[in-house]
Amino acid sequence: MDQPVHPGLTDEAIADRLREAGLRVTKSRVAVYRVLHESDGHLSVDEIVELVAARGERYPRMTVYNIIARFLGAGLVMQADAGPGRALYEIAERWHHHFVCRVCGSVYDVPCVVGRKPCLEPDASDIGEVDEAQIIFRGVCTACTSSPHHEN
Amino acid sequence: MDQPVHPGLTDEAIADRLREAGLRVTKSRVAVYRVLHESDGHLSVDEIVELVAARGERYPRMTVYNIIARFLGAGLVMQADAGPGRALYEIAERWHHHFVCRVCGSVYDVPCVVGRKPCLEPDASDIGEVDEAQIIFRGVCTACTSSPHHEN
DNA sequence: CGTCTATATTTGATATTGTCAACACAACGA
DNA sequence: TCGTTGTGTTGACAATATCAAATATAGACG
Repeated sequence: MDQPVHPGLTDEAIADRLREAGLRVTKSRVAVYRVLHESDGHLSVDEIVELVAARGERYPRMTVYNIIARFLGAGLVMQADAGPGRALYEIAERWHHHFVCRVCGSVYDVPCVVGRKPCLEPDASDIGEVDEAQIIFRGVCTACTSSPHHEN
Repeated sequence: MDQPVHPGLTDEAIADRLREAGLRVTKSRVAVYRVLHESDGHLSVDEIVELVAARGERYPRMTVYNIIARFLGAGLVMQADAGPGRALYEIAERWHHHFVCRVCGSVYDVPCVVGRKPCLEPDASDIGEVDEAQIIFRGVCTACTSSPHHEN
């Protein structure tokens, strides 16, 4: 598992991306960006804390919440809704949607045919200005269909 | 405000609906169904507890969670995701989606052109069997656009 | 290179949301 | 009416998110 899903970025490359987004460069921000980039998305705040800690840097949850809020504001990460009680975050690259398994809770990416926000326009445009449309598909994933008693 | 959004149902009418769904009829279930029916949806569990209490019946949150879980299983109510940290429930009538205002957090209904689940099929059907597709539209509602400093 | 200031991080407390287990109670059918 | 089985209740608990105040640091400027 030395080589995660995405190729690693040097600290400098991450720092450049932060600066491009108009953000100050700090060690904690670089660390959070790295784990978000290397894992293939769908990280909760606590998972970020743990992954960063596994690399030898420990930061309080509050710090990660602050960082995520900044990243969200700068458009660096997107917030994926996977149901109540948990917010998942991932690097904002291609716009896509999510499939959530009712049995094991796993989250899968579902490509968006449009690929950019807001990908869908609601019927009622008099409600307000829509800038994003996120779809949650629910059902049972193939893994859980084949082994009914499997849990996560 | 004596007459809420939907016309009131008698206890008997609600009891019949519960029995049709194969559920036992209890006072708490009737009370929960009533507030869900009379308010026009988008109720959190705590809001249900408060609305029921305002009518003179106090039930613990746990009871409402149990009831909601039963209602969900029986298909009486649908769970609407409006972002992390809060699950909203409403009587399952017409399938529809939701618009969430980024500023004030208000939730608006958005009609679904199809009107029934699952209304959308994902590109990747090899992930699993999709039984529902729920769309969250995000943006700024007209109320918040006109008065920027308004907070809910 | 060193100082300054706005910005970030840390800390601890607290709110919100949802879950677990064990016991008491009530609805429905016999 | 009685008994079985599903419900409601209770209290503790876990997970998630937020607030305020004190401290530390990044980046800019001299």
